[in-house]
Amino acid sequence: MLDIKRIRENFDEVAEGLSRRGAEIALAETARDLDVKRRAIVVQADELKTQRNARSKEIGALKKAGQNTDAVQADVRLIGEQIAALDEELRQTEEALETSMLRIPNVPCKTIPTGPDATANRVVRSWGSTPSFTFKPLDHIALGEKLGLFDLPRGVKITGSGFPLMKGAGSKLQRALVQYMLDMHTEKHGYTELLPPFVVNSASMRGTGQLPKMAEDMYHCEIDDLWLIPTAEVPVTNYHRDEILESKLPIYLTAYTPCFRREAGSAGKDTRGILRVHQFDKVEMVKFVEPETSYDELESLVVNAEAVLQGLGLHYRILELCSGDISFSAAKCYDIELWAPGQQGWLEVSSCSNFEDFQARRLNCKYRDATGKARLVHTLNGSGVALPRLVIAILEQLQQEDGSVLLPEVLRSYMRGMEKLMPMA
RNA sequence: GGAGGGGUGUCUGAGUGGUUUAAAGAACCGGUCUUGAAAACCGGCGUGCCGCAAGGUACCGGGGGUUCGAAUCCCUCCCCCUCCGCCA
Repeated sequence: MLDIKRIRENFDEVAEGLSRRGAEIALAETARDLDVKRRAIVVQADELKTQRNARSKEIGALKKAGQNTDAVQADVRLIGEQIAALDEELRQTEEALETSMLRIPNVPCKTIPTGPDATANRVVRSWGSTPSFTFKPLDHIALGEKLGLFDLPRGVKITGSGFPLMKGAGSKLQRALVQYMLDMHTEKHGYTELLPPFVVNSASMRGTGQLPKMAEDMYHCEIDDLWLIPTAEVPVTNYHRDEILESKLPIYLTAYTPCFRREAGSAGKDTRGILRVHQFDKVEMVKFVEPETSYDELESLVVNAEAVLQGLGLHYRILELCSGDISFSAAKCYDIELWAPGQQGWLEVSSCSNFEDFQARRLNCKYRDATGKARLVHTLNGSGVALPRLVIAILEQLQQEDGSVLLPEVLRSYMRGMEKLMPMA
């Protein structure tokens, strides 16, 4: 959520930012008008409340003195009725204001490229090189079948399409990757590991912005009004919801969780294999930082995610997303994409974003600055990284002519010494 | 799931309808004193909203109600504790 004061005082700047995104300026205009109305009502209601408080005290004093209070009581009753009417009007105005504020996306950072969609994203850097093969590389589905890493038809039988079932060395590889990433972030990058609930309440979903907009894309348990998390960002960021942080910033948290996404619109393209699924595993990184440092923190967040891929020796590139392609809450975002030789394309495995105070405002998460004043923190998060596509890239980039897949050095201890994934006999 | 007891500021804790603008203590911050520290004393010490400010207003787990007036009474939900039931 944006700061209403920013809309009130710097409307043109907000409007320009929204138009760079392709968002409607009308939303901000509505908010601006409702804010004017709201403040007028507050002034009026507060004045009446001052009167009521004063006159109510008179009644107390009169009663103590044993005097009749009928006249004053009638007055106060009248004031009370006026207040009730104003409060109701205020409630409606605030509700309308809240509704429009929740629909306004974040203002993009000034420095990011302007453009309508992914075509305007900028490649910032790449690492490694495109592997060349003396044979025709297979895609991950063929490799997974030959190596016996997953059994997708049985996942369909047990649950439905998009619920992959990993098996044997495939499930072990997932487990190894989770361990490898968590160990790296906790031991080398200074993150504290959490193992949070995978199911959260509606307040948490609102805190990070999934509700109200994304309700249709999430799994909901109606009887308890609880939601399956679409990303660890939700429980981990809500860790500090409704708090004034007394500990020193920055705070770095990381967590492994499964992620559940209904993604109603995904039928058709990319539905084969484990590229786009309803349940997948991910290691997430979340930062709570001082506003002045958040853009530096974004750079180091990306570097933390890159270290995972560099350790595995995988070819990747970093994109700086343009104004039209960043997510609703983000002010700036880098995507990390892995090269997938089997499909001759780039796969997004991480999205690292600075939300500035956009998330912290709904989250009600503050810290104390040097003067002791409570200020909103800046929040960031990034995948570090998402697993199915990482597995795809490992299989496709590291496949050998004999049909095996050479495991990166760093994974071997986690795989109990295994060096290669071998085809089934 | 059932029965009972609770939820007040950073913490402890008073407050069961009317100067409560929430007592008191502790912690914390600043000051005095001191060579320095401790102690003592003085002052400060929640969050939001409106306002240039002075100030006003709201908040005692959340929501609703009764009343001229609610931390206080009623309803409801959430959470914590104790006991019982169930259980990986």
